[in-house]
Amino acid sequence: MEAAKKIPLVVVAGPTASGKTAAAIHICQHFNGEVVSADSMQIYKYLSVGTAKPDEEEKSGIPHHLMDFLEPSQPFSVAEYVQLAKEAIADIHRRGKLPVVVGGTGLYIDSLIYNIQFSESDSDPKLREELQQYAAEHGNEALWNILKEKDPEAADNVHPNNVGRVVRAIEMIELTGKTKTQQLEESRREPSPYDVLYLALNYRDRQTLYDRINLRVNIMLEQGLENEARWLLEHGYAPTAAQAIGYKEMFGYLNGEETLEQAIEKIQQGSRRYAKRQLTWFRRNEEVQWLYPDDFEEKTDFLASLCETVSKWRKL
RNA sequence: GGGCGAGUUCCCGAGUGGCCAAAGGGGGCAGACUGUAAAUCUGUUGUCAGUGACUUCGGUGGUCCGAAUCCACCCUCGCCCA
Repeated sequence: MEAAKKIPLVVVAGPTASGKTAAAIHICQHFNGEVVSADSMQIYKYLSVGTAKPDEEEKSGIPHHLMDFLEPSQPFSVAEYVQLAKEAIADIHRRGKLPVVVGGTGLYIDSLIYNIQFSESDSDPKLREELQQYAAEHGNEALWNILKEKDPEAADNVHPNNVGRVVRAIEMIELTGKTKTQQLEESRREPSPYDVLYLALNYRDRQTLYDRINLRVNIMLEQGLENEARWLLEHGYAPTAAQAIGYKEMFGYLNGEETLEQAIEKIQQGSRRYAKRQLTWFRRNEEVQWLYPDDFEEKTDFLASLCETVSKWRKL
C-alpha cells in the first residue's frame, strides 16, 4: 500500500561462489544501480583475494559501497553494518539510482531489510569474560540455568552448549535491564522503509556448487592468498577478521604445522560447509526468490532471465 | 618360498562369543540463528516397516543355542626372513 513511498532495492544473496557478484553487476548495468555489499569479510581492506572481492575490471565502473573500507585490526558488528548500509542506500536512492544489496551474510541482509533496531548499548567484554569463565568452571548447563531464570523464553530458544549466545542473552539483560525476549520484540517495531526484491542464487545440483567452490579456492591460491594471509599474520587482526575462511587455515601452513595441501583441503571444506549454512539461512525465508543458473545452457541466458525478473518487479 | 601383522559400516578407528547395526572422530545431510555470523550451536547418518523385521564387519565353509569376535582354507595389503 505504501510501497510507492518505499525505497526500491534488489537483494542478490546466495551461497559463496554461486555467482552473486557477476549477477549484481549485470543488474546494476541494466537498471542504473550501485552495489551495496552485504559481506562480513569483504568489508576489510587487504583481504581481497581470499574474500573474492571483485577487482576494478570486474566492477566495470559500478560503484561498490561497504566494501574494502575497514582495517583488519578493527572489529565490526551487524549493528554497525546496518547503520552504514542504510546511509549508503539512502544516498544511492537520493541520486536516483537503484541500490543492489549483494552478499552472503544473511544476518546482515535481513537485519538491514527488515529494519531491525539495535539498542544503544552494545557489549561488555569484561562481563562476557566472566560469564565464559563461569561456564568453563561450572558447565554450560549452569550458565544456561542463570539465563533460564532471568529470561525463560530466550533460554528455551538457545542450546546450553551455544555458550556465546547464552552469554550474549545474559549480557543484554545486564546492560539494558530488559530481557532479550523484550528487545527482540522491540527491534521489530519499525516497518521496513524498503520495497525489496529478494533474490538468491543456487544450483540444482549441489555438486556443481561444490565444484565451483573447490575451483575458486585453487584460483585464490594462484592469485596470492598466501601473501594476504602472511600480511594478516604480520600486521595483526581483530577477532572478526580472524574468522575469515581461507586465512585462518593458511596460518597453520605458514607456521609450518601442516602442508599446503592440508590447508587447501581445509579451506575448501570450510567453504563448502559455509555454503551449506548460507543455504539453510536463505531457505527458511519464504520471501526469497531462487534463481538457478544451471537451469540455463548459457550464462547469458541466465543473465537475461535475471533481468527479466527484475523488470517485472519494477513494473509492479 | 617362509614368518609375523592387518583387512570393520562413506573415511579414519574402537570392538575380540550374546548387552552390536556395531564406541569415538571425520565427512555427508538437515536445522537453529538479532552486536564474533566466512562465526557459533543442534539433530541425524545400513535398509525397510512407527516399539519390530531384514542385510552388514575381506571371501568361502565350519564350530556353537548364538560369531565382527573361535577354527579351516582362500584373497588382498604391510613389515621381516629368503
